[in-house]
Amino acid sequence: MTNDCRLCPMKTKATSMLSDCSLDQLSNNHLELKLQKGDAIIKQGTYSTNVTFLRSGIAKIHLAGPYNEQIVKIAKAPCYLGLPTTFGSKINQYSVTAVSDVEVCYIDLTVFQTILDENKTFTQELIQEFCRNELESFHRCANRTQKMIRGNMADALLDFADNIFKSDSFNLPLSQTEFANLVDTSRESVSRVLSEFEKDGILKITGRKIDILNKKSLVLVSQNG
Amino acid sequence: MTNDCRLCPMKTKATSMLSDCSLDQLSNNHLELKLQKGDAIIKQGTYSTNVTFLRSGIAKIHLAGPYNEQIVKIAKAPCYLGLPTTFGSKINQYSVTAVSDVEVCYIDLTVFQTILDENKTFTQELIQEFCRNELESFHRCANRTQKMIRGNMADALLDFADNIFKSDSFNLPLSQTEFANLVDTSRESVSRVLSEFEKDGILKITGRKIDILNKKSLVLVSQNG
DNA sequence: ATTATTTTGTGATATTCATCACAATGACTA
DNA sequence: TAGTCATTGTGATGAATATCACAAAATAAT
Repeated sequence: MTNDCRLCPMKTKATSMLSDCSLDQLSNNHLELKLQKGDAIIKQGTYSTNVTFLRSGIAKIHLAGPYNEQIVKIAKAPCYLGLPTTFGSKINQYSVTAVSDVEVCYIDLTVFQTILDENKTFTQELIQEFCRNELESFHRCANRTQKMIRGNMADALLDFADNIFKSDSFNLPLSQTEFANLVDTSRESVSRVLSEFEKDGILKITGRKIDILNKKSLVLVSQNG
Repeated sequence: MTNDCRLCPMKTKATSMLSDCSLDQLSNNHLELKLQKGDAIIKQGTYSTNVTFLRSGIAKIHLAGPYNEQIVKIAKAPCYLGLPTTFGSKINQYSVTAVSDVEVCYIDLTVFQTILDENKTFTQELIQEFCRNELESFHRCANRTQKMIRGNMADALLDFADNIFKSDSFNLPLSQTEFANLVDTSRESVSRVLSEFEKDGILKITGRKIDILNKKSLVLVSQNG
């Protein structure tokens, strides 16, 4: 695999704004790794000295809540991971774990900072990303706390279909326990509701393979429970 | 009241980094207003063309959840309001409403953007603020969804005491209905739990005046319910 | 292949809270 | 001053869902 960021096929919108010169700097100061499903990419509580770029694959962002592990959201390449920690804190405030095989680049923080300083558009893109994330997290939090289980599960399934996999047929990359931590319920409830969805003809479930058979119903459930 | 930002006693850390020149620019391009408790500062769904600076007072940041109004958090001067919307969206994704009498400055967005472009440290401060907010909102969301009513109410009361008023005796600037929207419960539950806290000798409640009598207990409730 | 170990399905029970209902108080208004 | 309207206190009831308890599959390990 090439180590040249100019040739990286996974450039984000933000990165694609960079000059060749900046990209050279990136290339020379990063470490590229392949990790397996289940491997930790970032660990809550440890020191953060890098910016992490998720080159390919899917990861879960999660943290230790007061009682249970909480999966905040699912991240899909290409994207940066752990940026909030990088600028807002020294130690990682959350963990990121691969839920599929992934490729990641660890970029030296000072190099990243330098590039940021020298590229207004890159900075602007990044600020916009932060802002969108914050807005998104407000809405997500309101949904999670107000909707009931069926609504939240429908939301999560639609997110996988529409945003993560862009297909109504996909392999759920989470166990039911993890899924429960994503939608704030118990593992048992996840199992029960999935069965219900199947019985209602909304889903076809084969192991962890999910086919959305009746998307309109699923959207209705998302809206009304 | 002076309209000169150089003399504004409420400058944020970020703003204090600006050169006099930049501050002049600010001074000449903003609108200063006094608003009353209950007045809208930013309205969800409307177009956003300004950056808003909360000069003095307290405001609630809230949005329409799927079923109820959700108060995301309480903001206290000095701070910027609506920045995420400014950069991440064109229309306001949430509302901000004064919960005490407030003074606000509406700053023209393009001027703000220009100043931002010309001041690296200002930009960095802002990015750090975004990041801290995002981390904070992750944790807040995990707490809200996992803790039970008593724990969440204790958290909110401690937030008022420690961060907003910096005193264990304060006037709650919210009705019980609003308080319920802040901690994700029903108004009735808020009433009941407040009574419980009073009966347990944790609080003294006189109308909306709250005295925290036994902070250790309150912290314990926050941790264990 | 044969154990372990993790993951999943499903019933019975218990708990937390929301909702409904209505009285009481307080605040603003005509 | 009375009268409307918003806020608060408190009981009774019901709904949603967590928890407990196993059994059954499915995966991984030896």
